[in-house]
Amino acid sequence: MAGSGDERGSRDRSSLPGVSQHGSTDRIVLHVDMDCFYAACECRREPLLEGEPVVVGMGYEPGTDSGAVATASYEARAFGIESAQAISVALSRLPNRERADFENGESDLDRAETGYYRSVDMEYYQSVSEDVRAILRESADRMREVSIDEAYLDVTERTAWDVVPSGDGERTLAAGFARHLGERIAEEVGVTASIGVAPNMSAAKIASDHDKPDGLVVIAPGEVRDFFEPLSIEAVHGVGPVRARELGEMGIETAGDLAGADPGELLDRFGERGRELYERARGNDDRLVRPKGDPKSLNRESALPEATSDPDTCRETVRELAREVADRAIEEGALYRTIGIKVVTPPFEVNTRARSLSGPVQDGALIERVGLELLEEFDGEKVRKLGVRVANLEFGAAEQSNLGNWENASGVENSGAGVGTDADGADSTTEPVSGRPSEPAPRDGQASLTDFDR
DNA sequence: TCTGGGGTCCTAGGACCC
DNA sequence: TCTGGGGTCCTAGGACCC
Repeated sequence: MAGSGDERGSRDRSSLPGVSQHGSTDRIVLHVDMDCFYAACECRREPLLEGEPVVVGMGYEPGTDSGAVATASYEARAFGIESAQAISVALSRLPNRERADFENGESDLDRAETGYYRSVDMEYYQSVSEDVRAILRESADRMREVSIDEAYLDVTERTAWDVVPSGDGERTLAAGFARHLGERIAEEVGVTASIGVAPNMSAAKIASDHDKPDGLVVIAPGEVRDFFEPLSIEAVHGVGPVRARELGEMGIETAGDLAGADPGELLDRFGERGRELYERARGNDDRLVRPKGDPKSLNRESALPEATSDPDTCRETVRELAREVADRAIEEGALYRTIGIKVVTPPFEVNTRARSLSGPVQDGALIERVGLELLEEFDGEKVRKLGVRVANLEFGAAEQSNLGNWENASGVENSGAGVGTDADGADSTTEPVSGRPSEPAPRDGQASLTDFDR
């Protein structure tokens, strides 16, 4: 078990590494999952929306029927609204109340069967999320922010699994700790969370999913397998529609079935994932709660208003996406060694193409040029969606500007120097790299990317 | 479900190196 | 010239998650 030594050691400095002070090595992990977060944020901003059906759409322009549902409040879900649904479908099930009021005045539309539509406002949601995270950070020693509305906390050193009397029954100290955390979020930020408490991450996740919204579910150590037993296989993190079907073909329908399955067979069928799912279903999960670290790739994509084979539209879209990705990379302080595109053709075929460079760069003009070159392969094809992405990221430039790196940086000449690559010098830089970039081969006097000191 | 956008991880095959 | 195994890197696709 990785890290078991320091896991407990910090509780009492006098303890020997790896020696538990009280016989238990069970961690206490919280999974905090904000309820319908985008919709909750909209209600926070406009209290009028509280308790009403609210649909938040992405790519949605107020008054139109384009875009898709990002989040729907529980009141809206009761009308069959689901996330990822087309707004047009949502509107047919739940008409827009404000449009109805505006157009019909006293219409025959039943007001109770209409809802509010808002478009995604990430900046605002980020600010609310930040308020929540500030509270979470105060409450845990280690934390992993999974997304804008979800985080794992390791609170092993803040509370305990001990059972204490409470009201008409008893509860664990950890349950009280989590309840208090949930109350703080509700009172101080004005949105609600569902919280799962368990001895590991995957169980905590399942616990928080188990009772929404505003739920609190505790799975004590030793209860994990029993708790999982009856759950549908899809409740296990990592099982989506495809694997659920395949598992079903093997006669595995519940988490309990999975826990009792033949691990060899799972390994054959699903590779490493199979083993992982098996262990999760048995309640085994040694992953430590640790921060997420640097991103691995940055990507921007957008659906075209309608499928088209018009080269100008496609090229212009790629240019724009390339600029946006380049800006993101600058914001993040990321250099990239791979540039790629994604081309989705009807009905929904996803094609990706990528090219790696011989050294890390931060060069928007290059993203654009490589993107356009890769796009050429799809000349004449109908396209419904395009994406541009950079990967193989390095954050050397940012590190370099931080003093106090322990090594005195022989990597420096490598990390920062690609930054200034000018657009017109880029000609030789798009040579595909096959295998190791062993032969930079600056041809006819042109510098390759590995010539950093231009 | 006729499908939005931003990510992660895994796999498989091929190129290339030693 | 043939055979071989280990390892890394690259590209493309796929499943999954929020």
